[in-house]
Order: sequence, then structure tokens, then C-alpha cells
Amino acid sequence: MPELPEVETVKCGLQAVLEGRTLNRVIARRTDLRFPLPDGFGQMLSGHKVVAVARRAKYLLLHMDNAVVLIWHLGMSGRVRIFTTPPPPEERHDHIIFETDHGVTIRFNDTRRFGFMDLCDEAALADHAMIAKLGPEPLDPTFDAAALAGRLKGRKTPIKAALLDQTVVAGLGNIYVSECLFHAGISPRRSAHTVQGGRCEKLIVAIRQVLNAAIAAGGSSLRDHRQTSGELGYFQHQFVVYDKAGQPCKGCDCQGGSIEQIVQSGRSTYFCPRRQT
DNA sequence: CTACCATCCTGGTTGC
DNA sequence: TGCAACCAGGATGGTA
Repeated sequence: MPELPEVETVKCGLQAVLEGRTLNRVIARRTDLRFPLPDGFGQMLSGHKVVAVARRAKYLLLHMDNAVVLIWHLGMSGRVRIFTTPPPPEERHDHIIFETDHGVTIRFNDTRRFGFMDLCDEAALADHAMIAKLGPEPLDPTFDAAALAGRLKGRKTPIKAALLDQTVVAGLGNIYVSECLFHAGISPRRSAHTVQGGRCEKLIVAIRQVLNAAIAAGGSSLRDHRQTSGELGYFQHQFVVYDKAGQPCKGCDCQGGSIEQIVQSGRSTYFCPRRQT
């Protein structure tokens, strides 16, 4: 499911019910997620209060009152559901369950088990293997056109691949990269190092607009993503290119152009060859 | 450095 | 209808 907007949506849902609350019980129905759950996972968390719920790139971070941080990645198919009333029966891929001191149940459901959880000392978070190499947050105001230009400099890889590289910028995924490149009028095939100056300006604007609009819409629900309430996100209705191969381009100056689907580094890219150069 | 590939896992869709 | 191949929002590690 989850790119930055979906993870942000989940983060907000968790914040509302977790911050300041104590985890009474932590149940691991399966410990073999993408990586094995760390030893003592439940013991390190249960009986402790959640101080803050945060997000870094596509990672959820639960800061606990014992200076432990839960690092949580949703993988491809991870869903989080929050129940404020007695929950329905557990479902097939409900792997991890949290119960709070005020009767809230949180379930992590992940069919493909590409998601994972890990624990880390607060002081060592920045050095954690999954966190340390991440590039800047795309919505950080200091991540501007100049910053983006600097990070693309010297990279011959296609801009599509560069934007998916979490060390370049952290949080974009396959859907939003296609959408952002369309809005910026940049071909996904263009060498990253040639995206400089005005193109960088346009790309920064596109990234901010697309991500902010997606967050406002509660993310995009294609197969797996739900808001923590169970409601669908609805940004998929605002997709302009993703999964729209063969359909007419909505760009105002396209005059009959249509969306093309290509494969780059093994993953589908959608774009309008007329509008994006 | 770069491009490409396989891999982890499950399930929905497509095509014969 | 049945079944196999292929595809999917992520990320890493290996190869040439």
C-alpha cells in the first residue's frame, strides 16, 4: 500500500488514540514478518506509555516512555485498523495487535508480510540501519529546488528511478512518482542530472502539491490501503496517469495525446510522452 | 556508478 | 470452469 501520504494518514489515526496512552497488551500472532520480530518485543512495549507517534519517510515511529522507539514499516500490503469499541473477530493476516489502557485495539494486518517492526533505543534512532541512509523529507520546507538539484546532480539514472531511491528523497513510491513527473512535465526517462533549474522548480512544486493533496484525501486506496477507521482513501480519483495506459491525457495542451505505460527497473511507469519531455 | 534481476509473500486478475 | 502465469503500492542484495 503505502507511500508517504498513506503512512501519514495512518500516523494521524494512531496519534489520536495512542499519544499519552499506555499499551496494556502487545500480541504477536506471527513473528515472521519481513524480518523476525525482535526478542522481547512485547515486554519492551507493554506497560509503557506512548509519548509520541511520528513518521519518517514511509516509517511509523512510536516513541515510548522508556526511551524505546518502535520502528514500523507497512511494506506493500500493510494495513492498520483502530477499534475504539470491542473489535470484531481477528482476520487472517492480523499479525500484531496492540491494546491500550482505554480500551482501544489496534491491529496490523499485512497479507504479504513485506512489512516489519523493530525496536531501537531513542538515542540510536538516527543510526538505525533503516533510518540512517534516508534522504530528506519531500515536504520539509528546506527541501527546495536547490536541494533537489543538488541531490540529482551527477546521477545518470532516469529521473523516475532517482525519485524512487529513498536516499535521494524519502517517501515517494511508484504511484506518486508517476503523478509528480506528469504534473512537472518531465519525462520519466530523462536523466536525473538533467533535471536542474526550472525543471527542478516545477518538480518541487509538483511533489508538494501531489503529496499534500493526497494526504488531504486520506491517501489512495487501490488494493490494500484503508484509513485507520476502515474508510477508503480517495486520492486515487485524482490520479492523472497512474494505471491509465491508453486513456486520453488530461493535460490541457495535449490535444489527443494518450497515457503510455513503460517498465523502468522492473516497475510500471505511466506518462504522457507529449506533455512530458 | 548503473542497469537489470531475483527475492521475500499472498492473492487478485488475465489469458489460454 | 480450471489452472497457470503474471502482476501488485517496497526495499535489498547480487551480477555484469
